[in-house]
Amino acid sequence: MPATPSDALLIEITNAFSAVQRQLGSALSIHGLGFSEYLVLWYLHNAPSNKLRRIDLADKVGLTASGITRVVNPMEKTGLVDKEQAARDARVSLVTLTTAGARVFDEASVGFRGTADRIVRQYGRRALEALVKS
Amino acid sequence: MPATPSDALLIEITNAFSAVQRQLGSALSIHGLGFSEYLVLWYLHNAPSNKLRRIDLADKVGLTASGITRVVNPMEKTGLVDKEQAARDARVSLVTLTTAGARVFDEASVGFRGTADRIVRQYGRRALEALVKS
DNA sequence: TACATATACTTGCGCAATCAAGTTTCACGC
DNA sequence: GCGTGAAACTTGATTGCGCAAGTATATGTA
Repeated sequence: MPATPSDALLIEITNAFSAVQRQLGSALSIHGLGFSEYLVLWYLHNAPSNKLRRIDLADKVGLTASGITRVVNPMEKTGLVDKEQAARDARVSLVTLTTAGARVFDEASVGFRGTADRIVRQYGRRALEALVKS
Repeated sequence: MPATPSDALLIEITNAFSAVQRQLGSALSIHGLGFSEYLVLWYLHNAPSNKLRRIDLADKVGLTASGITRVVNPMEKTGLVDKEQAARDARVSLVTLTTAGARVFDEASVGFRGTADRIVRQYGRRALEALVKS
């Protein structure tokens, strides 16, 4: 039996993954968060001092520097994060998690984790972990 | 050692997948195709009579009906696909693959398959196939 | 010290896709 | 045949980014 061609395989996986993104996204939309916004909160939550340079945030979240600017600025206006300037380098502006941001993250992460658990059960933890191992 | 929490696991996979999408996308951009446009050609290529209703196309490609309209209309203007109206239902408009569209697809699919092969090798065919099996 | 190059970020423009609302056509109960 | 609800689209407004180009600061080199 011939193996599934790579292109068909990847297209199927692409589909599955779009569904995953939609599910995670709609778990967040209840709290008024986009996926990238949630990721920003997530990485800040897991960062030392809840503080990251915009560029590092961009890298982690998978956006460009420009993209991070556009995601973070509105979050700053709604008080989820704060801007802070770096001590020794006037180019960088740090993004910090506010207490309001931490609260929203906590609330949203309940639903997010629930959805994530469901998805992991659906595809099988081992199968998913095998992907990141490489 | 505790298993990776589901949320962290899915976030890692999300990242990996964004990279995959970028690679596939850039393999296509050489031929002036977006990812969704390629998918449209792909599904038409694999459809009986190379013909699909816009709604079914939307479903397969993973877009809304509106999204398909916006993807397909330009493709029609550049001659990759054609519009054709259904025999018994005046609501539906079929999308068909033109010979020009088939040629562009053939050209683009060389690069696409090459990139897909690389990605499948990188993550391991078995690991990827395990995902779609469920 | 001065200049070149690189880094961190922002901004204008544009594209891809969504949602909500509208139009046509169809199917079904009466 | 005649409404009523659903299906198959299209369109206007909006969102979420990217790219290219610009600004400001830092670093390394002569």
